[in-house]
Amino acid sequence: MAATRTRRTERRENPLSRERIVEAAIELLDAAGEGGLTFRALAERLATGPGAIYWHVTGKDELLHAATDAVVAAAVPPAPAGTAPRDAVRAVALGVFDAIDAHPWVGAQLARSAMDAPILRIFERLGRQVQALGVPRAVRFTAASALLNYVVGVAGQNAANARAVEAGTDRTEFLTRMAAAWTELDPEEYPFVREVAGDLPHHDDRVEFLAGIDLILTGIAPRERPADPPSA
Amino acid sequence: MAATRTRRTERRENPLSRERIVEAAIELLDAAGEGGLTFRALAERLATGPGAIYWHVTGKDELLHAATDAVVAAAVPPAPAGTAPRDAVRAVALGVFDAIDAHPWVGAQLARSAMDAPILRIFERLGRQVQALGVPRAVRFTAASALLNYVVGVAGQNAANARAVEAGTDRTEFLTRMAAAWTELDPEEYPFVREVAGDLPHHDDRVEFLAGIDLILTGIAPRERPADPPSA
DNA sequence: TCACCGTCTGGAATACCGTTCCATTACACG
DNA sequence: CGTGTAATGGAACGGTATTCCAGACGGTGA
Repeated sequence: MAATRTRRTERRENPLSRERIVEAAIELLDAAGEGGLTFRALAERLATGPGAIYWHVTGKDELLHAATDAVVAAAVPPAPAGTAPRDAVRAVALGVFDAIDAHPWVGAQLARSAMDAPILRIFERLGRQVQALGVPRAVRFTAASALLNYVVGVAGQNAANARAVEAGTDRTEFLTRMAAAWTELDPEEYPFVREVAGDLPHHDDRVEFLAGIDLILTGIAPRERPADPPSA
Repeated sequence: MAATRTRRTERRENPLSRERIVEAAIELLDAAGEGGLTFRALAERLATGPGAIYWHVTGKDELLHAATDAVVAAAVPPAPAGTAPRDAVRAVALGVFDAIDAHPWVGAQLARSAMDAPILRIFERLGRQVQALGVPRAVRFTAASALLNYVVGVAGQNAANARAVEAGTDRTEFLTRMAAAWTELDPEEYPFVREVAGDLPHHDDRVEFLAGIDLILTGIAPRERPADPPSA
């Protein structure tokens, strides 16, 4: 395979390519939700048949994987040098959070994917900052995993919530109705849920998410601590 | 076809019921994994047709929901009185963890479900112990949510791992291969992942999970007060 | 005792999905 | 200029959830 020769002659005006397919898949997912990605719909949008897509992509799994990776890669840019580790962790987490907010299907995908490319990306960013926090080598994996698991947990929850709200129109109305349902639970069995039901309608998912991150950060390194261990 | 008279007098002996259907669904899911639950397979196992099942259950969603709820309810029993809050939180979390270990599909389901019955069950148990820890009313929701999100995050990860290992036979062999793949990543882009790759093969998911719980617990209510406590 | 009717059954039919197959194109190269 | 091949796209194939409907069972009133 000699390189650089293949000058894309316009066989079609818009030649099919993996990149273009992934792009169309993302648009489809954004527009119609998780169930909106269909090889037939994708073929129609690309003005082709389903068979042609399979020449560029092995199947739906890879396509979803690639779409998720594209969004995550754009959402988690390299941390700017000179940022405090805590702030850098918050920045990474918020990047993922906002990406999921914009593309709920990414949340569902992250929550159900193993340690593959998109998740590894997040894990790496979080882990670097854990290291910068001065966490000893032996527990870095644990600390970074805790952060990662929390983030993907929220990812799944947000995706599920987005799916649930899709039916109801308004978000606060949805939360109010859910709070009402919570207060109607059995007081014997669900005292706590009933107690916090009132917090539901007016709580901000984003700050709640950040508060959870800070909780874990506090557990990892109780207070601001120099990056260098004092044993030098 | 067969003797028309003694056709299906079993109607009384083995009457179809929601309970029996859910039970069969759980067996099917345990045996054949997440994709093993099929209305056809279910009908065959129950010696009936797909149509009959729909008389007792509205659809697959409700069936999966009911199956998950049954497993979670059995896995998270009421905490025995007199347990220290921290230990009670660990017990709840471990209950969920072990249930997912035994039924990986539950993990996938929890990770993608919103605040419905199964999740609420876990949230309630965690929240009660958060309250018992002496966490102020205003931040109880946040603390309990952090624990919950972490737990469901791990749930999703474990389900994904179980799915991935299904192909390869051995678990440690799988982890070793993954660690090898990690060390072959670009050193510029993945320094942290490469660094911790060695921890992968011999790490215990269960203790790692508990360590994460303890991290969050420390963030929620530090056990020993640090030397400088300028908390307002 | 018998006709009846609501509960419950199960097999066939529908609509849609991912995927595969394959005849056909249109260009790059000999 | 002919031809091999990368690329295409439409038509199947086998699977899925779900719906439909023709019945069978079993209690009930006459």
